[in-house]
Amino acid sequence: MKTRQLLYFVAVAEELHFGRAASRLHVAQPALSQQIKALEQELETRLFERDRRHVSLTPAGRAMLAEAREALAALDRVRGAVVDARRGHRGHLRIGYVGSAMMVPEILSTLLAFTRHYPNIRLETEEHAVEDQLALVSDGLLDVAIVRGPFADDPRRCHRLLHEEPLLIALPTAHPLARRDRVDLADLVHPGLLVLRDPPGVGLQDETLAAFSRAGVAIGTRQPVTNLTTMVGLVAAGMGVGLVPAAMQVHRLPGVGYHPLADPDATSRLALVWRKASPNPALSTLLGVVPDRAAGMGTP
Amino acid sequence: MKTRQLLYFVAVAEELHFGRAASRLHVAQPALSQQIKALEQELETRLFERDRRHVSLTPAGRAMLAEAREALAALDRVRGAVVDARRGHRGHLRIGYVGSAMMVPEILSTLLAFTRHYPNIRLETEEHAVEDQLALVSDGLLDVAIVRGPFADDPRRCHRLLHEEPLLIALPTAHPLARRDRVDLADLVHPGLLVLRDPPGVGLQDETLAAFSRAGVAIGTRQPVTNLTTMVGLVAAGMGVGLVPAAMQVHRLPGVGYHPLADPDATSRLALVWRKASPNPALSTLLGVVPDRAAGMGTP
DNA sequence: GCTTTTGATATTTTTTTTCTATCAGAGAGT
DNA sequence: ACTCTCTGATAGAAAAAAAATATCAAAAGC
Repeated sequence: MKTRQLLYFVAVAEELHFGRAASRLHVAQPALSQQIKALEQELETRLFERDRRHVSLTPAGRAMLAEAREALAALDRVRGAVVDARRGHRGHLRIGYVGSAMMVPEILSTLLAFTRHYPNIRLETEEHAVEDQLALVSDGLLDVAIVRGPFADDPRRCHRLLHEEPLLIALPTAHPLARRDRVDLADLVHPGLLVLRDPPGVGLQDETLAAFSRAGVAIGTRQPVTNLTTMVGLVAAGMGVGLVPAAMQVHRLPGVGYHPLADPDATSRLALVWRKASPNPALSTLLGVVPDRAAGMGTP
Repeated sequence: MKTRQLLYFVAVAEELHFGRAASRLHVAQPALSQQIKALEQELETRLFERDRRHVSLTPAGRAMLAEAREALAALDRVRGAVVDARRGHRGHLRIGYVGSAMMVPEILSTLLAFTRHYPNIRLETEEHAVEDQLALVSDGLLDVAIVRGPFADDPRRCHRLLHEEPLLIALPTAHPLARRDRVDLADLVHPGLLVLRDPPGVGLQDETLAAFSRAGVAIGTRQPVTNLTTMVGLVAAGMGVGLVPAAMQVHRLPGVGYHPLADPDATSRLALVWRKASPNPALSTLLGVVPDRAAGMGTP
């Protein structure tokens, strides 16, 4: 059963006249007669009743008509799916992210708007450490990654600043500095800074250490932790202090307070990273939606 | 976009290997390569990524796959619709009936069973007088008719007895005979019999008059009415008496009582009538479901 | 009785599809 | 590094399918 035959069948069923249907289809009438005949032979069923003067549908033809129209519509949808995919309005995107990105309202509302606007793009999200995400992006195993803090440049990757927010110091409520309005990093003389397990020069760990070094404070670090919620948990347990992005304030834990810093440059930045050579058009669609907060970012 | 190309595309997408897909489709590999190429050209989109050793779907190809499968399923449904229609399991039936048929539980449950069993056969029902239905059946404007009482034979038509039920006499409650257990037609000496507007020799009107003539009673008739509910209404209004099939008892009207007759042969019969030369396979399906209560019927 | 209308058929031409044979590039094994 | 194998692409011939042209046959209208 060929597409063409279905098209011809529907035309004849609608015109109930071979000649008119043929001219509508821009073919000669015998071609139409033959295709209908072939279709009837293949289905072993007469589809039209020809009584020398009028053409009418047989019961089988009538039953077929609705399904034939549906099948042609399905073929149109195939075409539509490809066009959509090419325009990046359909397909799927694998998105990696650092856990704390899912606490930033701007990021969440951008994602929400994207899924609302492009319901045919399926999102696969997975949480990874910054360094792992960069590798996955370079290898094409992730379409895009949301990472925090600085990272090494790579000719295979592009990036874009998503969001910048102040760093706060997470202190146990019992800590002597917890009653101050603003905390100077220089006041934190005792060792005990909790950091993430990022390699040197990458991610929030780097931003944290940079802030302390700017303040001229030498502070000892604890065993690195894998994510910020753990870090805040350890602060509550009195095992140290931690610098965290402001968005972490949504994570309210008894025994922990978040305090602003005197240093206005102590910020954390979220960036979107993607592979330059990605063949996925849905990626361009995403990039078209994500606001470009600043060009100047990149290497520390 | 040809059916064949969709089939090929799905095969390659499933195997991710042109050679294997080709042998699965029982074609040579170059034919497959060319068809895929043609498809990609028509859609102006690369569907497979060939990297000399492995074949993989592009994002567009992945988006297309689901729709392609759906389209192929739709084509199968076209085929299925025709097969169903040929076997009489799909299509539509135009059914005519006399109003009182829709009060007979046996008829109703047969119809219900039929629509349950063959949900893809759409029923169009329309009420007509017996004589009109016979003409519509002969002309092919009705597939089948449910008529009451005797009717003229016609070489173009077949029929089958559906149901036989006693005739009851509908009397005003104030009528002197209304207190009797059984009424003898001979007791109804006063004129005032209400009859349907059937031509002589056809339908309930004939059965009614036959019963009276068998009882040797000459009874005058009133202006004929078009249906039985009207007739019972007129009985309630004291405008006469009427012989009605037992099924009419479901129609309970204040001021009217239904009373059995002494004559055991005073019955009314419902028959199914259809055109011998009908091309509609759904008709055979219906006939296969409707029980054949008796062969001997037909002309009075 | 002739003309017109309409779909079917015959035959040729054109287009499409498939096949066989062959190529070219990339890994694997030696 | 060399050869072998695996894989999909390509070329050209052969086969199949589709379409066009010309013509026919039946029936309705004048």
